[in-house]
Amino acid sequence: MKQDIKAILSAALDTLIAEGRLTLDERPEIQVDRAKDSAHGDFATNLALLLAKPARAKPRDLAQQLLDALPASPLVARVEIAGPGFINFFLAEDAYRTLVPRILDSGPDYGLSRIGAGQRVQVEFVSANPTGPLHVGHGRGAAYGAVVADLLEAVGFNVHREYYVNDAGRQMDILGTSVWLRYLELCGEELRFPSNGYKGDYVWDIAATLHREHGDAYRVESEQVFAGLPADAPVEGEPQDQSGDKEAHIDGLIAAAKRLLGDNRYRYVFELGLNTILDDIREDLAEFGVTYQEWYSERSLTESGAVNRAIERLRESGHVYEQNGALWFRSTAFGDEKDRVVVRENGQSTYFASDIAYHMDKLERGFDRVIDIWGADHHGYIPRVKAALQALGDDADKLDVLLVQFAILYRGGEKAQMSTRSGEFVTLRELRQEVGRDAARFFYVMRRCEQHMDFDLDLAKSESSDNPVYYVQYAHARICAVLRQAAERGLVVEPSSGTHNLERLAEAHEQALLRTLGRYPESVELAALKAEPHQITHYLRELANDLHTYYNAHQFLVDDTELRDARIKLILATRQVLRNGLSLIGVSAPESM
RNA sequence: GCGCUCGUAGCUCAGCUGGAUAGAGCAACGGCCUUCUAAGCCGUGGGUCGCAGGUUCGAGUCCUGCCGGGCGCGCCA
Repeated sequence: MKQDIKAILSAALDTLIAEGRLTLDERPEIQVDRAKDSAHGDFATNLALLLAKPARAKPRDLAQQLLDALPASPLVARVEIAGPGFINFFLAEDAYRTLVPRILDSGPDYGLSRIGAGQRVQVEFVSANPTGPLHVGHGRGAAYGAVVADLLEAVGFNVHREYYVNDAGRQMDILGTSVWLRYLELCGEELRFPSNGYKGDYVWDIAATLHREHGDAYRVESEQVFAGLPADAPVEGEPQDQSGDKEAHIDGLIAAAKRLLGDNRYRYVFELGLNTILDDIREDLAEFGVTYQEWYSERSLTESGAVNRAIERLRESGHVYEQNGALWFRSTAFGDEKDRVVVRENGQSTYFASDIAYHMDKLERGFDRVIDIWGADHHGYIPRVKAALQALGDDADKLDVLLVQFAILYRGGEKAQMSTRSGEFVTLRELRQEVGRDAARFFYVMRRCEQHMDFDLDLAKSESSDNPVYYVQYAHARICAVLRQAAERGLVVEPSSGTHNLERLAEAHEQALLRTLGRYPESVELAALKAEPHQITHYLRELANDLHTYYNAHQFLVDDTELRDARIKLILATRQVLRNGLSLIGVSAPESM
């Protein structure tokens, strides 16, 4: 509908220019807004105000000229000039009635558009290190990323969802070593678990699998493992027995594990830890309704030579230099705060080198746009990745990094960030078990992503109108209940075709509902283009509110068959839009509650 | 210290890329079930948009400087 208004305004502008009544260096972008106040009609444009300066004319005079040149449209009932020079459009009642058959015919497709024009967009999100289960911070990134991807798809982009698996690097070595040490304990070895190791219960579980399936085949005496290692740092809450460097200590342990197990056995333990956790993450996300087209291995970048190729390209273009035995990328040349190491003194490439190769690879795969969704704590990383793309001669503007702030859980008005048992973050799985998938998905995307979020667990669980999830779902269930009632009473539930009987929808509540239904495609478009899923949750709340208000004010199953038919059609259309919107954010639309 | 980010009703947040009189929901108070689910609806009160300047027809929105919160400043990932 907004597009229709823009079109006739554009035609009016053409007429004025063609007739020489208006000369412009530059054609302004026509902006049409929903009027906030219904006294201002349905849509409003500030076009005359925008033209006033370049045309050196009074806004209200320009508005009148535009109005005179405006072609007739069946959608528009009335146009008027208001305030300093706004042009207000009042839509014909018919304009809204035609929505109902349009929605019913389109079904799940109502609200979709083609503005993405099939452009290929890659969305990378979550990408948590597979060193442990996902926590509630990852959950927000998962919900947000999944909805952004679905929104982009809804408006016609060709979306590729990807999880970057950090299956290489020191953190993974620490995990593998942690698993092995727990295994040794299960074998009966006595040892002091490193302060920097992974202490979660899941590490014990993986170690138990290793022990169950392979007995003592990976056993080494703990004296051998710890012989000659640098001292560890003291462990919090335990006897202060050591006062060394925890990093040096764990690196020594990793080296010992590799040496004592040999390549094949070390690799086996490493892979067992990686695969167990990755499978768990996959399952966790799938149960959360989050799926990917691709799980992209960091290790594969090294194995395919992409990392070396990226470094070579930087070397050829003169953007790297050697210093203190390491290879540095001159990212300061592209606005970064300081230069960054890509190859360490010990010859190993850094995580950043992999990331350069990964982003190079993304653009080589031909995506028109690349969207990274990161935790906000990584924001300092953006300039160097953009710098790398520029240095490679790629278009850094193709990359958008969206940052997601952490969510702070509250229970009984108190922060509930720490799980009392393990001393670790609350996991996504625990959250899903506590509040359910629907509430978790809805709450996560209810707020703008860059906004810190207070996640009220009690509210998410409450079965009341305070809870926005139930509020919206209840609107859907209510419509289903009405239709069930109608069927039980033997009334015709099958709606008539087209706009038949819809002229009977004359109540203010019905008009309001129709207007909200017509706004859905705009909400989807706005949410998609701005990557703001919360636009959808807000829209759904308003739509549910219109329905509940209508429900309380009027009886749907009236004796007047024509009016009843019209009302059934209207609530069927409402149910469809509720379904479409809930589906977009990954929340179910229950038939009864 | 430097960089990024956020600051809107008592609380949690919107505010449609600069538009008309800044909006919801909670919480508070008062109403509505003999009627399709009261997990609902209606009404009332509540604001120096952190502060101070600037840009212009117009600023919660853009720019600058302060104040306050969060995050980041590794040859970790």
